[in-house]
Amino acid sequence: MSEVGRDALTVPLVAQHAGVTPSTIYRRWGNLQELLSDVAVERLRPDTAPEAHGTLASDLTAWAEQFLDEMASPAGRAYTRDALLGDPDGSNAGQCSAYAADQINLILSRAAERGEKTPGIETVIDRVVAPLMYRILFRPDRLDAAYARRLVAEVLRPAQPVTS
Amino acid sequence: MSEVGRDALTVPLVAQHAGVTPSTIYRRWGNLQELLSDVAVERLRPDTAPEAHGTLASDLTAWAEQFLDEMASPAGRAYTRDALLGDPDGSNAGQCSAYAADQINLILSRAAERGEKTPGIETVIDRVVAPLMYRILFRPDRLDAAYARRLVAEVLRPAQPVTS
DNA sequence: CGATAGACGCAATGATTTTGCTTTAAAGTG
DNA sequence: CACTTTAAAGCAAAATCATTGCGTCTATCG
Repeated sequence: MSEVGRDALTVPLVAQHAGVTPSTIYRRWGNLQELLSDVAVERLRPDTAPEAHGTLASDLTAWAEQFLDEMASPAGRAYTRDALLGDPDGSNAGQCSAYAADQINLILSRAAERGEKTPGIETVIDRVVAPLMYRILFRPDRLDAAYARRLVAEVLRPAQPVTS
Repeated sequence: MSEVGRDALTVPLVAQHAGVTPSTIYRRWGNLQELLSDVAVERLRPDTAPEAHGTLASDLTAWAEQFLDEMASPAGRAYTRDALLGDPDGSNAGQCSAYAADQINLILSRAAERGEKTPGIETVIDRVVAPLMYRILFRPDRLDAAYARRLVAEVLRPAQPVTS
């Protein structure tokens, strides 16, 4: 990919670099999309535990900001699309979601150990992860760290009544 | 697509059915993915205005249930993925989001005309559409109408404080 | 009316995808 | 340890697909 670019990548090229016949790759993955889907999941796996800042609010905010940063980048968006793409049974997409859930679970249980009240993991996914991912995929405009911070603040705070 | 199936569809096949040369299609769309992306956006366009039931809660609930139903179906999921796929500049994905936003806007302005208090469109997207789409794409399990109803109920109600 | 730009068909070219057959390597079995 | 079984890979041919240059047609504009 670093040589010919993401778009010009073909199965024969990958095979050549792997010192392998194209048919080997076709038999194992079926097509380039499924191969790239597996690669994408690998690249999207977090390589470090979420930073610990001492409070649930700061931990979750820092995580959300970094998550948005990585996923909204051109590389992150490309990996996410690749992961969704060649994924007939949805297992790769599920894995991506599990990565985020694991990180959040860790943050939540740290907070629980300190005695802080925490929302449920599903709530954090619905209120923080889902809006971030939805906007990254469908509305790439006007996404910034402030938005991530606001989502976290709102999930941790009793929300205000419906307005206007 | 109805003859050979979604996966076996190729540009030459489409060209043959269109009574056209493959090169015509390649020139206009570049590849099959971009063609399917345009088809998907077309299929995802709502063909009717959201039903009116008399209250914001019932309108939004009915809309969310139908939205989930359509988007979570195998066909809906396939179209959504296709729309995201062959979409270099994100305009097709943006269009899909705009469809939902338009429908919701209509529901909200109907409610506003009746004097009901309504949340903002962005809030509804964050709290209803985004969770639904996130789970459809990344976690296809345990999705049902009750979940959609709950999301709508929560966005319309002052939420309870963080628990546990 | 004539000119120009855009789009398509045709056909050739090159690349990719797919498949049958064979070989190799590894794992299990008596 | 020898033998069978299974899975995976190489090889090579065939089929299919993607890409491009060139000529033709149509419509739009001056």
